[in-house]
Amino acid sequence: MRPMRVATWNINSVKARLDRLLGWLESAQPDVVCLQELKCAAEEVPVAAIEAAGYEIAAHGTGRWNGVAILSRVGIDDIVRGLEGQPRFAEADEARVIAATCGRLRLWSVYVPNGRDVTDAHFPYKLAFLEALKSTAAGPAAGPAPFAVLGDFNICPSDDDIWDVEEWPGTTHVTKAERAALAEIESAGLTDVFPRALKHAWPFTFWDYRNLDFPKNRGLRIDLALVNAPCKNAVTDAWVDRNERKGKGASDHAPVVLELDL
DNA sequence: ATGCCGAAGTTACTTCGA
Repeated sequence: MRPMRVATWNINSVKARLDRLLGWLESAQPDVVCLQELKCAAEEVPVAAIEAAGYEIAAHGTGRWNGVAILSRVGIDDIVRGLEGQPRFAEADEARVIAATCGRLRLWSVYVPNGRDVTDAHFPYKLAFLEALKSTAAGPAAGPAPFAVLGDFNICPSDDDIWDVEEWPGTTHVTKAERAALAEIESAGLTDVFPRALKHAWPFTFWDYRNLDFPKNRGLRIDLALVNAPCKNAVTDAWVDRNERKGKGASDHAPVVLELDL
């Protein structure tokens, strides 16, 4: 058994955020990082700079939106892009899932569709994506090997996971349908690892750039780490690195970090 | 202080995000 530090971070453009990413890799020393919202094609990812920092990278990106990646300094094998039966939106295959085996851990980096509005076609697309996620995850979730699904789920699991649920009447991220879809995924054998907050009462992971939301701590907990039983048994600590949300050029999401004894 | 939105494609504005 040896410690392994695994993180998930919606970076909101890997190109615009490259300096922050490299600085965070140096200061936080993660072994594996799941990234979401690369906002560029896979061939435009700044691979050389990331490799120079000591990480291998597997990326899945198609253009200006979406895009996911896994960075690892403990090996990266058996890379798979997309879900079995992943739904399409506007006849496009979106880059929202990439899987790899890093050390003893099988993990996925996932960017769940936003949903936009409950009356928008993007909302049933979000629910269909979550169903495909459950179907594809069920096998490894029930298996004997450590397995984790990490990423931006765009769902607040409970009313406590938003600063004030009354502020979002009838909107996405807090509906019964989304929470039921998340509960279905968890029923396949996955547990939502609840991280420590480094400040304030609750470990929010996202704060909008607008309206002083970060200083006022008007946040959401939507970046999650779902782990199967063998992985859960290895978790020794978890936290949200809210310090990375501070300052000029920050992403609007903070990294979620897990310590595992694998 | 953590501070009033930001990225990207395109070129004055649009789409997207939560």
